[in-house]
Amino acid sequence: MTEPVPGPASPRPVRVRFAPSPSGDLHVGNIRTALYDWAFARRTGGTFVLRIEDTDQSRVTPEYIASALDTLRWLGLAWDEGPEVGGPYGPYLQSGRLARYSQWAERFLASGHAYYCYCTTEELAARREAARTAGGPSGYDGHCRTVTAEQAEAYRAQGRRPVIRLRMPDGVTTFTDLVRGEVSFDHAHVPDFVLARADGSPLYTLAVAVDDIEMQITHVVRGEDLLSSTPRQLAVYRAMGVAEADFPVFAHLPYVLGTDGQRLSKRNGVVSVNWYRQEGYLPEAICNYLALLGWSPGENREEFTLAEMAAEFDLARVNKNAAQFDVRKLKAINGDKIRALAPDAFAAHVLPFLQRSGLAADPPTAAQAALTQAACPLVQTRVSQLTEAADMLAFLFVPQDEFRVNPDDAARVLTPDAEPALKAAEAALAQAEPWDATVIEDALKEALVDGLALKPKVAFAPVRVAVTGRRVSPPLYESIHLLGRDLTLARLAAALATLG
RNA sequence: GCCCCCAUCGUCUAGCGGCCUAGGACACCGCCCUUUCAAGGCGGCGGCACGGGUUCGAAUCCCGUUGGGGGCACCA
Repeated sequence: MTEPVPGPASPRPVRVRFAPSPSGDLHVGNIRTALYDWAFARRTGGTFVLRIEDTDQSRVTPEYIASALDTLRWLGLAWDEGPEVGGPYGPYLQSGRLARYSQWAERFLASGHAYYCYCTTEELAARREAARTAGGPSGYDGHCRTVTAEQAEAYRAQGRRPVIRLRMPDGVTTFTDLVRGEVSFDHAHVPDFVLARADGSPLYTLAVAVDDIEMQITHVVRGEDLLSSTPRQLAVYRAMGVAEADFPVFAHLPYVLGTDGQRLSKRNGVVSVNWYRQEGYLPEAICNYLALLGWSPGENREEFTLAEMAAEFDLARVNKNAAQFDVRKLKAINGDKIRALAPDAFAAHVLPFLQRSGLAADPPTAAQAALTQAACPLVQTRVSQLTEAADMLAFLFVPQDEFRVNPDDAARVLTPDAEPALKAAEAALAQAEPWDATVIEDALKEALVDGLALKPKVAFAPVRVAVTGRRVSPPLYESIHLLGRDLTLARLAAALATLG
């Protein structure tokens, strides 16, 4: 066990938050951030806070929030404070904290840190366009910074509803990002941004800053997309009167990109972690793979558990450059994690997939449970997704009248040439005693390899296709053993019948 | 347009001035094992974006170029 490292710029106990805005399934980029937040909290002996940013209630629904919590729990990223578990700084849904944001906005107005802006969207767009063509910064131009009481009155008389903007002071914001090092932004490029909409509802820039301070967050570890909004947050902290020493430290994580090098999008189904869950990926594989997208423990080590990551994670080792998500490597790691599972655990993971395919009842019958236990070890080294295991074992679970041989494999292997082999197998298996894999092996080898003088490769192919329905299957003798004599003979007979 | 960030095999990465003839993993190819497919073992292919510096010495430090990404919202 490694000694915890204290937060570099903060002697306070570490408090890290993951603050998603779930407007859909959590995607792999969100999860990578959550994973790093979690690991950093664990490594430092700190507190992992989950906060839901749902100020935009039209996009963030209760269903999505519930789904996000479920996904995080499934992955093993338990939070110390947040929805459902509570904590001393709640509520942990921003929708429950609205009054705080408007209170702060009012105070900023009173102190002069903020002002009402009466510009319309059209006016803003026109001036922005003009500024851009003039070659300068195109953010808000400070038009309403100095409106007089009379002008304000006139605007209101026109029916204009003002937004509240923060008065960004002149100067430069410089901060030390734990991933990127020192970063500077000239305020000429940080416009007076909107804190609250015309209807009074808060914007992200206000809510996130208020919450991070009020929840005593010491480390903000989040996506790189928020890097350039950091000066705004710092400006809000200052307006709140927070001492610099009490500011959170920032760490901006590089992007997770799609295979095309483009940014991952929530609208893309394959980026949804729930999709990978349904496709038979293990949570430990997803976490391990995602961890590698921007971090590694060093020494060429690539496979580790969540517990190991919790003990070794270090923000200083996080890469600055974006990484592409490659499902092939995820799948390879998933295969490794599957093989690392104890046989019982593997069977328990496969069962739901058999049930989903209608191959086993829920709960399974005693026979199905026993068959699952016995059959899963046959495929554990042959699959890299749980869905593949269910597919590969289907022939053992499907009723005889629903059993179908794969047409392509049948065309290639179940030709008239196969008749002698199938007949010999039928005869041999009818008498094999006792019914176990070794006896079956001996019987088949004797009948086909010795008796018919066939090469094992050509001898067993038709038997395999007839019995399992495919040219690719679990080991043949064990498969036949588990299928049972009656069903095996029925399938051989059925295959013989199709030969014509 | 302006500002910010980034840059090692196809992809993820190790590397933090000499240990680099740049290492590992995934993918791909070949061989071995083998009743199929896997797994496993062995081997192969393949990279420091480019140009200047600094230095006895640069993948590592500096500058520029190019390329990629992000921001400049009454989104987060």
